[in-house]
Amino acid sequence: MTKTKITEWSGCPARYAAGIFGDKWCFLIMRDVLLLGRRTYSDFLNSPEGISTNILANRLAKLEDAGILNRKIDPRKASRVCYFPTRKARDLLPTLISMMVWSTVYDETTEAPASFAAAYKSDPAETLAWYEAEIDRVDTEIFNTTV
Amino acid sequence: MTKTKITEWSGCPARYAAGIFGDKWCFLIMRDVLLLGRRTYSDFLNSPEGISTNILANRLAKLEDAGILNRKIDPRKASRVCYFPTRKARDLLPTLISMMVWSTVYDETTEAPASFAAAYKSDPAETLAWYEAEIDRVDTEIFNTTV
DNA sequence: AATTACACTTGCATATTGCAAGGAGAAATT
DNA sequence: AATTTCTCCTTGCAATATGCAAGTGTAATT
Repeated sequence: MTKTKITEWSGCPARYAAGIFGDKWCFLIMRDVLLLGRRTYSDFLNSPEGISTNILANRLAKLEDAGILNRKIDPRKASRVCYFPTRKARDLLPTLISMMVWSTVYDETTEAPASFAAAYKSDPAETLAWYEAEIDRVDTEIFNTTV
Repeated sequence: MTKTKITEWSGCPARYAAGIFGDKWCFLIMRDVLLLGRRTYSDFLNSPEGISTNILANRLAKLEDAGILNRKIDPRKASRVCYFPTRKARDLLPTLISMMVWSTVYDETTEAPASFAAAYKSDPAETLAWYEAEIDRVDTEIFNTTV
């Protein structure tokens, strides 16, 4: 009986997701973009977790290749770059939020208010819509600024 | 202005979750336990992704320390060990499932049927209950076997 | 023209991983 | 009783990935 070893990270849906979530830094960049409104290289770099510059550049390229982030010149300042979440990225919101609900239950040192999990449970769609609107707000705010 | 660097992986709910999900191997072990009914060391070892023995031992210990897996002697064979999911682990099911739904949408080589995502969207609670029941079934099957 | 801001890249020491081999304890086989 | 097998790791070592500090190139600012 030969044991086949998998090298392609697609096929199995959990394995495919592990390609993004199974990396600490990709994971935190997704949090920054989807939940915290961060968009630029320096935004990510200044996150309190302290990602180093080579890893950040590497992960941003990886996420762009995966069709999750969209790299664009910042209209507010042409020497700066913004990374915008695609639809594929936005569709990760339910996953991220459900993960956060879990964390608020099991991390006794959580900084998130208990109301967060409660609000999500009572009306998941509304919570989701709120985050989507926030993403829109941040993105249009950047593009409505005249140079 | 001093930049504080975070070393503790709790506090922020996304960061806390990254402690489990932000590792490819922990992630896949959770899939094995929660969705594929795998419970023993050799089950995990024989997963097609091909985890090596040192990493497997390391991650099992990590997940046990985190209160996610429960290590017990296999009643079917006393020389063997089973790793059972705790309630904390089971509560990750919604997250895992929502991740799989995302993957079935965006991985064009997915092996999962399209009906999976549809079924989940039409009745999430039922899908969830089905997986919970499966976990119960596997666990009681192990414990109802007389040596 | 010189300085600053920004997004990287490079080099190197350190940490983590992957792979193959080994080992210890219990059970099954001879 | 001795040997083999099964199971769960541990160890050693090479390969890879990461963290950190410094440097590079381009665009804005002064």
